[in-house]
Amino acid sequence: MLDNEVKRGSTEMLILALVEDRPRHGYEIAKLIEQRSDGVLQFHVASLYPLLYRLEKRGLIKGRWVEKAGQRRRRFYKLTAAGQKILAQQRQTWKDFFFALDRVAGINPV
Amino acid sequence: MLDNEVKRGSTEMLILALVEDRPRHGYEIAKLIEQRSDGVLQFHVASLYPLLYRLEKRGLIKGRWVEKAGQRRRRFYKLTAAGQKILAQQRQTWKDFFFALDRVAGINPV
DNA sequence: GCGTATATATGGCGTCACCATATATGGAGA
DNA sequence: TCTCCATATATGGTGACGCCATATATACGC
Repeated sequence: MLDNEVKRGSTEMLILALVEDRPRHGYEIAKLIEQRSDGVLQFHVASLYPLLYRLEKRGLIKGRWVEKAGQRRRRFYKLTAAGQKILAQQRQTWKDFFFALDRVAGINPV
Repeated sequence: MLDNEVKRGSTEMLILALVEDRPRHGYEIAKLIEQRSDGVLQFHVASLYPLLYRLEKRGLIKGRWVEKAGQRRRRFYKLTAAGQKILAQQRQTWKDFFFALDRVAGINPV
């Protein structure tokens, strides 16, 4: 796995991106990040849930408890309009960041 | 400028990359990062100097005081063999990170 | 009965980039 | 001459976030 500091600050965008298409609950988000990144990205639930609360508090996602028989209650989050805006910004920010990093440090010497 | 958290952890690689070709002093490194990234990346001396000390303590760079008449003393750092190794690793790490981030969050939708 | 996967929750810790502030010198301009 | 700015290094305190540890609770397979 990556060094802690490297991925710091990326989790927010990851979550927003994963709830873009449809509502998802915390545990599912964590698993998806790990799967889709082939294990390169993964992070602990102890970081995940507090971040979900922060994102909801900021109005970027909206949570809803769903209870089903024979299942533990789960909280599904969906992206808000404000969240969609921020997500677009974050994608651009990370793009800019990567290009800048490449210009200075040459991370992509093809 | 970028959000704080986004660039966290990238400074180490930036510094190592900038002292790869020739020894440079702290102030020069800070200016170069800002210039070469077109202002996208910049960071404060209050982060720079402590990081330089940490890198030297870890044996990745080696500093040397240079005093010239009519100039404030400057400490020039050069990359060590160990530093070169770590730099190569970091470049790979960041590359992997970007690709993973793109797979999960789609930062590079061409 | 026991372990594992699922699912959410939270107190405390460590790291690092920031702010503010400090010291010190040279050159440009009023 | 006096002030301001660029140069150049140094450090105490703060804040954000990802981690570890721990807690609770249910379903399923062995």
